[in-house]
Amino acid sequence: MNQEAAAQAGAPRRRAGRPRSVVLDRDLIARAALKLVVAGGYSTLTMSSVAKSLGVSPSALYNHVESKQELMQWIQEIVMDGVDSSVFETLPLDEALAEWAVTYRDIFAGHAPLIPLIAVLPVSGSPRTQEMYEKVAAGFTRAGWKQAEIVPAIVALESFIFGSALDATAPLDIFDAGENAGKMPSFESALEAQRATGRNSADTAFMTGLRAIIAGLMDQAEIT
Amino acid sequence: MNQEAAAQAGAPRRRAGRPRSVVLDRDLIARAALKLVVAGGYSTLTMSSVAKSLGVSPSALYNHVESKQELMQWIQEIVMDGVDSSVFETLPLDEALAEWAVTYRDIFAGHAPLIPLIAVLPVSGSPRTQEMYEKVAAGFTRAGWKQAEIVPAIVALESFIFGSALDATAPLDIFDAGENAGKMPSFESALEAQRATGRNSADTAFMTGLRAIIAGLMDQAEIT
DNA sequence: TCTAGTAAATGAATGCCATTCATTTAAAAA
DNA sequence: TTTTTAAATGAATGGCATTCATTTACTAGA
Repeated sequence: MNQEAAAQAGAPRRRAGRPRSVVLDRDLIARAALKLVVAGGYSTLTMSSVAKSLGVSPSALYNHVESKQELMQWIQEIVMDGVDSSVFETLPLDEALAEWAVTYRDIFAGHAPLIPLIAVLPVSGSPRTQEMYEKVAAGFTRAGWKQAEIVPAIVALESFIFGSALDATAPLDIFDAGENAGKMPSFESALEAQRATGRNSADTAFMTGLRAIIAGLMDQAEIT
Repeated sequence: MNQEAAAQAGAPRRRAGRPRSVVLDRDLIARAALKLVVAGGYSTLTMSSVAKSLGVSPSALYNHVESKQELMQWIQEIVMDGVDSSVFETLPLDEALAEWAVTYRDIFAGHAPLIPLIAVLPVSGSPRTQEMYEKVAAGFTRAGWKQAEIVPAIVALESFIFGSALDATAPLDIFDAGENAGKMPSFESALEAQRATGRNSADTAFMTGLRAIIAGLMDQAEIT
């Protein structure tokens, strides 16, 4: 977690022109939006719904936020704040990566619509994300990794995490053959065997892949 | 590739009521939509634009397609048809996985908006996808993998592929520190070292991660 | 204390979108 | 020839993000 960066953009000078209800600011808007998302999912997040939840007209929001896309970035920052990157200071790299990845994926599984956004957005807009990268990179450096190999390793892990977060939102019966039952014998029998283990498919896949990618990266790394 | 499944849903009986211009059908609509996407990206894909490109009114489309979402699934099927899964019949599993993953990711990098859709959609709606899974699963089976470990391995790989496809669409300067230059020394120096190699960051990360996850999976597998 | 300036709110547009529906058309079946 | 019916039309509908002219009331300066 990370709270110290809360009062980021200078004190919000009181200058309202309609004191009824609230004086809006970035933080209020972002938190109201996140609340709506948590309560009803991203499909319920509209500029109108945010405005309503703040007792304000939709157009009022635009005095504080450029666009809905920017609002989504604000939400992303708050969500990203929930990812624990402190483990890199206490655990060996491979264990730290595993813990970090698990919380990262768990948190974004609840915020899948943010993922296509994050994957493409400049990190300069998100100080929390930057702090996270710094801690992760420091972990790699401390473990003696060659500088040029650090960023690719982080990006690869993040890609796996984002992909897995998307996958975590899939319905359980996503692989059911439907019409074509019997036409994919190998896959269907593999699926049946997996199901017989009683384990959640998405979680098992994530842990399997995570162990594999971490082990593989550690193996390939040229430690200086 | 795979063309044989083209005439999927029975012959399109001629029954038109407005022969001017075209008689619509699933294939025509899907291809027109894909053409628009290739030409101008997903932001240009609207029901109106598809209708216009077919010389037809928007409402006409709804005699053939349930929703825009369904149209996107049709596009996804065509795109998926470009993924080459035949390698599993000729190459050892690890090499086949690598080739398959590379084409899979390359193709979907150009269709990022489909990814959140696919990740969540029942495969029963997409025979091409089912065929792909069958071939991949058969590859694992042939290599002697324990049944229950096959699906998790496939899902993990696919998660990595989708995440990497999203990442491939990111701008090159996505990691630039901006305002906070100097506040993330470890990360910035790692980034600089990566850049000095002259290699594309997304591609390097993908190949690094891919080798790692494949090697890691092979290592963990209990071969019967 | 008065006045001017201004950030912030309002609500009425605007324009784009997917989607629906009553109606019409013309090909196929009888 | 008549009937049936899939497929097309174009005019709604409703939801959405976003813009804008206007108003409000706090703050700063005289």
